[in-house]
Amino acid sequence: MPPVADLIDIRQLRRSCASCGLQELCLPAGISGDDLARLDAAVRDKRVLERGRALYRAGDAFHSLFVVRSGALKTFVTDENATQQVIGFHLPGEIVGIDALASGRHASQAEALERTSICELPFAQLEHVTSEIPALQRQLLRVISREVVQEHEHLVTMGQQQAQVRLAIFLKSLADRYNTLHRDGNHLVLPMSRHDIASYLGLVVETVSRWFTRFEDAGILEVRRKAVTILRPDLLAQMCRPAESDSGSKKARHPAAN
Amino acid sequence: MPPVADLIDIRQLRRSCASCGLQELCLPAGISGDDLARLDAAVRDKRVLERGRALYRAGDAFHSLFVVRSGALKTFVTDENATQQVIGFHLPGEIVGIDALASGRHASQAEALERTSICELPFAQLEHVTSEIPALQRQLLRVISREVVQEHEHLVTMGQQQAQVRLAIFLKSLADRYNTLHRDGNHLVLPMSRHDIASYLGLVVETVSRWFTRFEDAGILEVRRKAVTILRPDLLAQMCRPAESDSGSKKARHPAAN
DNA sequence: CGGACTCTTGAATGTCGTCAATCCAAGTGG
DNA sequence: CCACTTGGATTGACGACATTCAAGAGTCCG
Repeated sequence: MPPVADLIDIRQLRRSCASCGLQELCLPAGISGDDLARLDAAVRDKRVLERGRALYRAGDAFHSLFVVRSGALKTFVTDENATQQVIGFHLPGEIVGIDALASGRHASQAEALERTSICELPFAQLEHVTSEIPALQRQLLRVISREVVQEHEHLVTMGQQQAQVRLAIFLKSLADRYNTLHRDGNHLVLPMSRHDIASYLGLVVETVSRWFTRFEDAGILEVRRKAVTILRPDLLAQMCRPAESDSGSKKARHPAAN
Repeated sequence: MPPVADLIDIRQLRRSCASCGLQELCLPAGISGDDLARLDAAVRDKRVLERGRALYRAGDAFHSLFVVRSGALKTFVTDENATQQVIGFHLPGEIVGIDALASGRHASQAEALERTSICELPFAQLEHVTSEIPALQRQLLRVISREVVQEHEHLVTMGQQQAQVRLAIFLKSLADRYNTLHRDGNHLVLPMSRHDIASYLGLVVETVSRWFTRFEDAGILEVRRKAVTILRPDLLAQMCRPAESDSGSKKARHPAAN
């Protein structure tokens, strides 16, 4: 993405929710007039994170929820060997930090994958505003619910043991998310490294790399490092289901009981 | 678990949140007096589900959130081949149905693994009460956050490719949850089938079965079908970290960048 | 006592992880 | 401007471990 356009975007969007292009997808959806102004007052000054900078780290005290305004984040946990496990990638309009609400401390780390602009929602003020505006309370829960749904889908993906299916689902879901953001879902510029993708999918880099190549050989993708073009969305969608070993579609991996 | 004790439990707990043994772990935590009574009024008559009965199915319209009072649930999604993929197991005090908030329809199915008692929270009424009681609003978000944290942990487990580690983490986390419920975490009676465990962990039944046996051979567990006793919690905890192939603990699977 | 079911066990196959070498793009310094 | 470095990405050969397939043991329910 051209950095110039990005900068313009940030400038245009800086002022308020009312003038934000994400309005329909974000917390303000369905909120208007006075209520919107009150929500706006609860949103603290927007921040910009350079690539690689952390928004919060595991163990940090919880003060705020955050919404991605532009750019992209990854969230991950780090084990004792400094091995990181990516939990999620977060695009504009998505909320992060919910996992800290239970304990009052962040359990994971959130980090910018590229230059990323963030809206901070100090929780105390957010609570205050939501208690006054029932529609906002509902909308907050909806946005949280969206995250839960996405994590369920991720979980289902990880349940898939075939690597090509995991990668296909990953690409497809990324494309879908690009589409809802009114971007071209067939021309992806992946902000994350192959390592991040591998970690997110429970695979190793080499496997991810190999399947990118095979998808390219099959004419499904064109891959040039971070730039991935989906040439055959239909075939990609087909790869999202597990390959059946034998013809009779009878034996499944976890057949439903009763 | 002796069914008699269970029945007594249900009877004792039936009336209200105020008299419920889960008070500290559930929505009412930190709520008292009048406010508690108002919450109580929003909780619809408790239901009991027999083993195998669905609380809701994928596609059902969303009306309520549900809290497990006693027993256990599994939630799962079913693909076109009727293959089910277990997303989570839910013990007393845990909330289900959040994923339906975003779209207004349930994306998954929730089913009783044993005789299970449920509190239904009709969403319209819950919203009303939470908007009047800020502490309850916060508590609702906390309980939801707990679920998100659990799903993150599940995700990290699935990121682990060694089957024995996945199973060990599963057992350990179940034991921990039993402990917070003031049950004996070292004497588990698994309400779910081996199939369910396998699906939850992204493995096949045979693999799960084999590792149960090997854990038993190693003196870590005593396994008699559903009854699992943890003989050596220390060794089990040790199994929760990936086995290092070579001595130098340097090379990890997804080494942290920078 | 038999039938259906879940669970367990065994042997063979194949996929993905491991290890190692190479390639490529971008950045640095002479 | 070019040699050199650095880090990520790719490719190949090999081996381990989980899945697959198949059969048997144990349990539940009629």
